[in-house]
Amino acid sequence: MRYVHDALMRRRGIGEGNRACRAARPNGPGPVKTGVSSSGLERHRPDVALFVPVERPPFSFAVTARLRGSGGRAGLISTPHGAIRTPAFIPVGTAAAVKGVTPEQMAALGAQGLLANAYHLYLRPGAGVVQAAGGLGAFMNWPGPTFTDSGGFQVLSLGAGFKKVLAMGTAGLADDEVIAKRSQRLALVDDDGVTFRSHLDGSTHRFTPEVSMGVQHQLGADIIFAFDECTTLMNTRGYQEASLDRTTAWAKRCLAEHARLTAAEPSQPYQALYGVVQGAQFEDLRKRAASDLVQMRAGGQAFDGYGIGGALEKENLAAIVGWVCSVLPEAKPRHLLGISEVDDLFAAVAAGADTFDCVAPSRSARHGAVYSPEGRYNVTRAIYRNDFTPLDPECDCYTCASYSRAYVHHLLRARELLGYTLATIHNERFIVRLVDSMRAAIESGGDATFERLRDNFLARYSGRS
RNA sequence: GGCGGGUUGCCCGAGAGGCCAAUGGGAUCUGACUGUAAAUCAGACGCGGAAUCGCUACGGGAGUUCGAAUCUCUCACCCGCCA
Repeated sequence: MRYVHDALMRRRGIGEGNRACRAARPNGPGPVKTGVSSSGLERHRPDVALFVPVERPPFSFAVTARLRGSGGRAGLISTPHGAIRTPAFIPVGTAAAVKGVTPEQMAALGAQGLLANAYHLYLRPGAGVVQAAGGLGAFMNWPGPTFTDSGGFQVLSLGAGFKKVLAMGTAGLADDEVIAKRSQRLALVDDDGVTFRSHLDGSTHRFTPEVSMGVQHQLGADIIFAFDECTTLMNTRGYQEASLDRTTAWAKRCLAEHARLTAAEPSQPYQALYGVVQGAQFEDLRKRAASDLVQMRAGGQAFDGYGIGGALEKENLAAIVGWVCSVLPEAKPRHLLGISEVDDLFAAVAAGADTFDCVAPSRSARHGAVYSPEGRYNVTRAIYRNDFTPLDPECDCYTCASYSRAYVHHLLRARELLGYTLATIHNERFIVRLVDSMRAAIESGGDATFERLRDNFLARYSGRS
């Protein structure tokens, strides 16, 4: 039996935009006060008494405003654990935690949802543990909407991309410089699924579409993704075609398994399944992939939304998202996987993407890279040793309200855990707020407002103002 | 007083005649990071703007040798053990 943290949700206002955060700093610096932290800190573990049984609420999505000159839109996703106003950035907590930051802090900085990873949680602590805890949200004390990635990214990061830098912009390198030898990979793909060797203990594990769906159903996130093969842009066209065929076939199996599991668990909150569009940088492949997923049915069910995946480059990101969104139905949400750089977000929102997730804000923060309206900079640089201004003087986050660059610089250099926390809070807030501002622009002013926001923001961010 | 060990670049610490401007850590400086094998990784790190070049360097000084951080003598300081 599973319950929704209904009372908690209402109390904290999670899942309904970022009210908590906007209320966080009425006037300048000072301790952040929110209704969230005060109530949240009273509980250290799931408080079962607060849970109330609910009927299985439907998953839904509605477009609330559109840009005329592009595919950009604003909307509202409703899940059993609350709503998400889109466009929205969904921070990543791979192992059921945003590294170094509590759920209360994530709520306070305006996160509307969190994304975890099925493969990582399957390996540790095991999907059964999360299920026994009452699902991902209950396990990590996050009452709002949750997502899980399928493990498809690990097909790349532990497979062809193992130990390689697969970040965007590696297109000029030879294949063998970028794609790991088969013998050294921890993930090997075949048409039926993927054999992983655990990065934790070397043990062998088999992921198939059915396994991924089973794991994700145990984890119980509100939005789950079909198991796909994430490819690199280095692969040949021939490989991309074969891979896409595989991903499409897997999508169908995911849909069927998801329908079966959903029917078998009528008392559970409904989990929305997103199909993932691959096809690399090829227009025909991306459009065909999207079209196939849109038409796909299994067990009387279609996908509830769509993910857009793959290693995208800045140069082709807008085009790829545009091609895909031109084929996808207006009435269903689109999630762009793994993207959060400022210019990429503007491009993708304009092209029609609704939600985003990315590890960059948290990982970069831990490595000292901090976002500001003037661009990204490294606080660990020597020039910040005596800089007592906030990380970003215009930011409304907890960190910027009370701490200086010099302090965060010191903490990071001293490897004090608090440094990771403070820097991550700021970076996550910066990106969440950026995407929120895009939504506000679309909702309030339409094309002109959105474009003005974009042009001004990017000019300043990239130092061209 | 006797015997033994030691002194290496900002710090720790390898090196026992040429391949040594000197392994490796740390510190320092800089950069990267897009569905997290990531509190990680990469580069720089004696001076000369760079150099297959020059200079200065392995406690000080003097030697041996074609050639010394490495061998000898000596001085200084440090650390043991015995008195």
